[in-house]
Amino acid sequence: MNKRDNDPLLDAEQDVRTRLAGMSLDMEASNAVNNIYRAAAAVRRRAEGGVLAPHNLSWGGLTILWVLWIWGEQSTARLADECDLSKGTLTGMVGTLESQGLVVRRKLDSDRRRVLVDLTDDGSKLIADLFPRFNAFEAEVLDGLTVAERIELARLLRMVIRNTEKMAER
Amino acid sequence: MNKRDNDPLLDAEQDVRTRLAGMSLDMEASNAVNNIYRAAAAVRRRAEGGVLAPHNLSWGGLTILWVLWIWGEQSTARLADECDLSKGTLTGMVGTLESQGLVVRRKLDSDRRRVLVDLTDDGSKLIADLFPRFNAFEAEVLDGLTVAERIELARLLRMVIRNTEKMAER
DNA sequence: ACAAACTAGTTTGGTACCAAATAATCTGAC
DNA sequence: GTCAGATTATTTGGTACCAAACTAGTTTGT
Repeated sequence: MNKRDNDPLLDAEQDVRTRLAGMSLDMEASNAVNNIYRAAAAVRRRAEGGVLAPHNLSWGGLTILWVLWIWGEQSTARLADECDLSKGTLTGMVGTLESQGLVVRRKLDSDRRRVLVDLTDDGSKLIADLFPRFNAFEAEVLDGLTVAERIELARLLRMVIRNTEKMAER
Repeated sequence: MNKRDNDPLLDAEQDVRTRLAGMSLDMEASNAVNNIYRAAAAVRRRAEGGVLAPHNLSWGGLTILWVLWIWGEQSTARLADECDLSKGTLTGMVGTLESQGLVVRRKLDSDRRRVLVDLTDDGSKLIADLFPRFNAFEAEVLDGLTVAERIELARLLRMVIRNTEKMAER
């Protein structure tokens, strides 16, 4: 036996399965979660080293610009929530983007605790120009997957996200 | 029209689609990539705040212990490769694990540039005890997905990983 | 034999990221 | 009207992570 198929990733999964045989582990779960993490790290690295590099944008930075572009000016708290980042992280990253002249902070008079963040003209131009190119990168990342497979992938991952949120509620 | 279905994630995707209608973007790709990243971040946060927290282990730290457990003592370079981390990051994290008494470094006499990393007895005990619990967490993360869906998810993500590797080769 | 090229690991300098503590402001109960 | 508790953003202290520069050790070509 010991079939090899020229896919090192799959071979590695098989090696692990053999190594841990008889330990009553859920190998399908292990492989799936592993691949979620590896795929995310790989895609992020490739984006930051490629399409985002000329603009000195991190993945998180792009996400912030994108959310502001789609939904407009909003508070730090909501922005953090939309971008799936902690408030503290967001404060720092908005600072970075502000120093790059891509976003502005605005203090609210009606509630002086609150701060609204919005795109500057430069930020607006950048995201409008960059997002289509970023999207082309995303499409390249999914090269070889049919539309149905892309939709299925997104659906399965939504289930994963929902499960982790459920775990937090307890 | 304007059907809502009690899934905020899906609603958000729909909002974006409406917002960007007519821009000739690949929304299936965008949603899929977005969800890869969000799922990975969510799973990681939940693991580090849950099953890994009592042991002060990061996701990367667990990965290192796991690789050493499965494949045994190995060089820094190979370990970095297996764990999908840069050599520099690995140096730091092996340092952390070493200070926790979970791994040891060993200098090779036959080639004095090389350093092998291996589990200590404590490290070995920890990963043998922890991995089944970590695996239970992984299974919980995939709750509601059939075995076929888990396998499909892993397969689609392997394609994504392979695509990003292809992009690097150019 | 020995300099040039190469290799393995570490260090450096920087951002991103989190949780928890803090500062500033607002609200409601009295 | 005031003050105790809630709420918003920021600061703090720490790890993780990367790319690029660096250090020490090894191989190769002549």
